[in-house]
Amino acid sequence: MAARPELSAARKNQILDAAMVVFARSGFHDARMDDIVQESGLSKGTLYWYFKSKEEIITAISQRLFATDIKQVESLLKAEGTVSERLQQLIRDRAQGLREMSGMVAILFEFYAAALHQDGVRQFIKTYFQNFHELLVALIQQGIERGELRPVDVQAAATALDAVFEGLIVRSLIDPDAVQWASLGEAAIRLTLDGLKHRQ
Amino acid sequence: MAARPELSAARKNQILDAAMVVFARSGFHDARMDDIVQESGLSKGTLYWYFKSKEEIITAISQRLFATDIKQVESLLKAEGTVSERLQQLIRDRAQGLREMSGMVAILFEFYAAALHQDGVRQFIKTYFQNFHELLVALIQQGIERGELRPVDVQAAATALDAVFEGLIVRSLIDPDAVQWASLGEAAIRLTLDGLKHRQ
Amino acid sequence: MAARPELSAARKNQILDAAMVVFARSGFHDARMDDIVQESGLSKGTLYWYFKSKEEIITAISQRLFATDIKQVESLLKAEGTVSERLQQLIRDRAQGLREMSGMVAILFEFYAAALHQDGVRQFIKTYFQNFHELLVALIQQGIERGELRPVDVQAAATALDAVFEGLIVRSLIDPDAVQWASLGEAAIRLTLDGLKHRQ
Amino acid sequence: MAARPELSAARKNQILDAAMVVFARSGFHDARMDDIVQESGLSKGTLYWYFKSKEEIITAISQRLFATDIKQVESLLKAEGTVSERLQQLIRDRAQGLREMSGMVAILFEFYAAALHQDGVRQFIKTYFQNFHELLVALIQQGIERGELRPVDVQAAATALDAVFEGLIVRSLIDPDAVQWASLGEAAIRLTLDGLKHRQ
DNA sequence: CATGAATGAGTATTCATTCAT
DNA sequence: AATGAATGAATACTCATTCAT
Repeated sequence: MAARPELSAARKNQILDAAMVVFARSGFHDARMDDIVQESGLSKGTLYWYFKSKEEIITAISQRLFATDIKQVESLLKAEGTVSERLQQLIRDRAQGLREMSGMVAILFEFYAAALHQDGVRQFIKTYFQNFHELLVALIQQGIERGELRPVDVQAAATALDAVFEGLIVRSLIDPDAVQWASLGEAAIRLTLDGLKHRQ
Repeated sequence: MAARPELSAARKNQILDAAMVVFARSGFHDARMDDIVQESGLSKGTLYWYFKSKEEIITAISQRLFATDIKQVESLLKAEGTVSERLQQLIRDRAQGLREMSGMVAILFEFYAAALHQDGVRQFIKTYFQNFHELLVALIQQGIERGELRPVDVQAAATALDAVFEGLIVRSLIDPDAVQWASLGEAAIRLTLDGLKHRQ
Repeated sequence: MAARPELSAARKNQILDAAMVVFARSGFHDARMDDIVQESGLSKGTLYWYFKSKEEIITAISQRLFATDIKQVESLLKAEGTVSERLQQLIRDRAQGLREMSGMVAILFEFYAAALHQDGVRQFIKTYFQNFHELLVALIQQGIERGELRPVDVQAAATALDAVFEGLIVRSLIDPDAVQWASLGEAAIRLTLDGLKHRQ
Repeated sequence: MAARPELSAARKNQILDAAMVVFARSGFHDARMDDIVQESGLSKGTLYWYFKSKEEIITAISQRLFATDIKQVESLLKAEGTVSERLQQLIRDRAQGLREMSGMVAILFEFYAAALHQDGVRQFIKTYFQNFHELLVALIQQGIERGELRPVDVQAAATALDAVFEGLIVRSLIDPDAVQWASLGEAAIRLTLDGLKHRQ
């Protein structure tokens, strides 16, 4: 299709970058296409040349935002250290990712809400959740095999860890003071991990 | 103010009921006032007689939706049985509440997203979270005092339980198959509770 | 639906009148909805309250424009005079109707063109043609029965008269000088009628 | 101008062929330049290299479509057979031409409508009508001189024949079932011709 | 000659809100 | 209190045309 694929990809990213800034500032429906046009420095025609609707831009951003880094999965499974340590590292990495997304986190709910109406968006989020969940399953499985963790229901344990993390994001967005990631947040997760360890 | 206060309240509820149905179906943005008018069976003028804007309807719904039943708090604290049993009962009740809301759960994200823009909405949700959190704190505290639970960080433990529950809701909305409340969901919560118990 | 049907009908006519003026001036697609709004003296919202699209306005106008006056049919069949005289009178009336439509005639082709894409428009025009054709058939039939006309193929004769008239409109629109209705036009029609008369 | 004139002409025809297909399908207004680009298999730049606007394409098509074959005129005037026979042959040829245009006939109305706004288009159609009319005039004149036809008003007679044919096209486009060219159509024309013959 | 990315003025349509009755 | 007609600012999207390569 595109004569110059790199340029085409660059333009798309240029538009998505601008859109993310605008969406973070105004939310999905208060953001006007003209705002994205202005922020991107391109023309309206160009914007529509690359994306045929506002919805398509939202879907594309959700794809980029929830693209899972599969590499991370494999490396963590083979990394050194106890499973518990690596789980905590994973959580810390993810929290760091959230911090880097900065303003974007604010529109996380917009994506969640959009997912209920736009199948494309739902798929990307769903896949993201599933990948993260599978990583947790594998890690916990490893911990059990190594005798580091109790022989709990692996699926349930992964779901619990999963949920704690997601739930903390929800609460911190609604009530930022309630969750100090560095203290209360990590403590909550550690506590959940503790429950998986052997009692003695 | 109103000549017939009960009628007035009835009309308001009639409107809010209709609005919830429409919002759950279409989301806040795509829902038109005319949709609510039609769903309610009232006229547009009447709708605006009771609520002066769309935003006010959203706020009113969030108030109704997140109104905490304080009674439940006190009764649970004084109820019989182990703390663990009562916590599980609390979770079961809340899950039941969600089930009763059925299709309405879908608008949860809309409210979370709206909370970032509308202070009224945020306040109701925040208070809801805080009340629930405080109840958990009190219960866990009781468990520790009775020697039933380990002397963990009460705030962190409550936050963890809190978060698990909220996280499960998020996941179940995006990927309904991933969380079977009756099995995996409850297992995840039980596991988290287990972590709080004495090891022996 | 409408609380005040007369008012509703009045408003619709007000809009259609304005639309006809604008369409005659600019043609269908050069006419902007704003032009119709301005010409009508109403607001844009009101215009869309009564017609949900530009296309619907076009269809409504075509309905009004091609509404056949059935009364005329019956009266002509029972009127006095020779069939030939009455046919010529019919033609004269119709030509007069065209003159009264004045500017509207210019957009006749727009309707014909629209008919190929909008079924509503096509139906109204088709019905108009059919009604006119049936009247001609009845008149010619009468002429034959009275021995005034030759026993020709009635359908073919009506079609011929029909077509002459329609063809004259086409030519006069493209080349106004070519068809002087009062002279050449009527002469052409008289000639066609002559062909139906008895030779001797 | 062009390095290879034949190629240039070929490209132009390629574009005009594509444009006719698109115009017949969608009408002038709904047809987009991109549609013509796609149908032609060329690029947009190339299309604009040969025609500098959509209007110019429309005008060029009308020129091609309404170009009269002057040869036909002369040959028919010198051909053998009665005038009546030759007239009927002319009509049959023209009807055959229409059949060959098949789906293209639909754009006739678009051109008629366009003629009211674009002088270029009007001229081509007008000339076409005039040429055809003059041929009819000459033929009828010949018929009268040879004593084959009555000494009718030649202009009026030609106009009548002209109009019948044009009118039949109009009706057949709006209501294809109403005009079966092979039967009703030709009958109508024959009837008109009959009217020109001597009574005896 | 050919390409297709880039432009931006132009426009139909929507929908929250108001208000005369 | 109730009705539904009226309002108009706001906005996503289109598409003929241009131009750098």
